[in-house]
Amino acid sequence: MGRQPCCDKLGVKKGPWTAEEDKKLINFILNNGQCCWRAVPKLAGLSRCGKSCRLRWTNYLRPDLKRGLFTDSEEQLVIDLHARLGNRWSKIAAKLPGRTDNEIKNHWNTHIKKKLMKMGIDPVTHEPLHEKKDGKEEKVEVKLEEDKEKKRIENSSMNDENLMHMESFLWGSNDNYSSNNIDVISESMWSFPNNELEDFNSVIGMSPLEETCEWLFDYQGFGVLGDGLGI
DNA sequence: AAATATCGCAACCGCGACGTA
DNA sequence: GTACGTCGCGGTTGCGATATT
Repeated sequence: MGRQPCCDKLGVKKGPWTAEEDKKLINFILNNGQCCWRAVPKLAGLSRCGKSCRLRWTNYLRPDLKRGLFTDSEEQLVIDLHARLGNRWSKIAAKLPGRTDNEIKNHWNTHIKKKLMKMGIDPVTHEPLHEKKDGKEEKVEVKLEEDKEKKRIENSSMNDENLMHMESFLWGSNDNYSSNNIDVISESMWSFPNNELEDFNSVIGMSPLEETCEWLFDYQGFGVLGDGLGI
C-alpha cells in the first residue's frame, strides 16, 4: 500500500512564503500554540500543506531563533558534535539553542565541510586526509580561508561572550555539559508559548514572550505591530 | 556594463518512526 | 498484527545574491 500524500496536491501553494502568509502562521501559532500541523493550514487560512507550515515555523519564524552567522565557538561545537553524532542534524541542533537543523546542515555543507577539507581533515570521519603532494600550497589556501572566516565572524550578530554565557547556563560552569539540561530547555522552548521560556531568555538576553514576539515581527519586517495583530 | 560562474539559504521531497484504531 | 495517519529527519534542489571575468 502506498503512502498517502501529506496533503492533496491540488490548490496547495508551494515555493517562497510571502509576508502575508508568515503573518497568518505566526498569528495562528501565537494564539493557539503548536498543534496538529495537518490542521494548521486550514485553521490559519493558508493554502499550504501542514508540512510546509511546520518547516516554515521551525526553520524561520520561531521567535527563539538566533539567525546570523556562526561564531567560532558554535562552529567548533558543531564539529565536535558531528564527530560524535554524524549527520544527525536535529540532535546537533538540540545542543545549539537558537539554531535549526536545517541551518546547521546548510552551514556544514557550505562552510565547515570545505574548511575541514582545506585543513586536511576528512569531514565524514574527522580523521586526517592523506598527505598532499604540495604541502606549501595547501598552507596558503588554509590561511586565505581562515582570513575569510575571520572577517565573516567579525560581522556575526552574536559574539563568543554571549555564547559562553549561554553555554554556562545550559551546561553549568564546568566543561562537562549535561544533555539533560538541554533537553529540558528544548522541551520548554518547544512547548511555546509557555512562560518557562522566560528564564532561558533572560540569560541569553532575549526578552520575555511578548517582547520576543515584538522583536520577531520587527525583525521579520512584517510591520504588523501597528497593524493590530492582536497578540 | 553585461554575461557568466559560484555561493548560500530557504524550501521541497521521500522515507522511516511512531501512535492509534 | 496491521493498516493508516501524522510528524520529523536528512538529502537534495531551486533560485536569488554576489563575485568574477
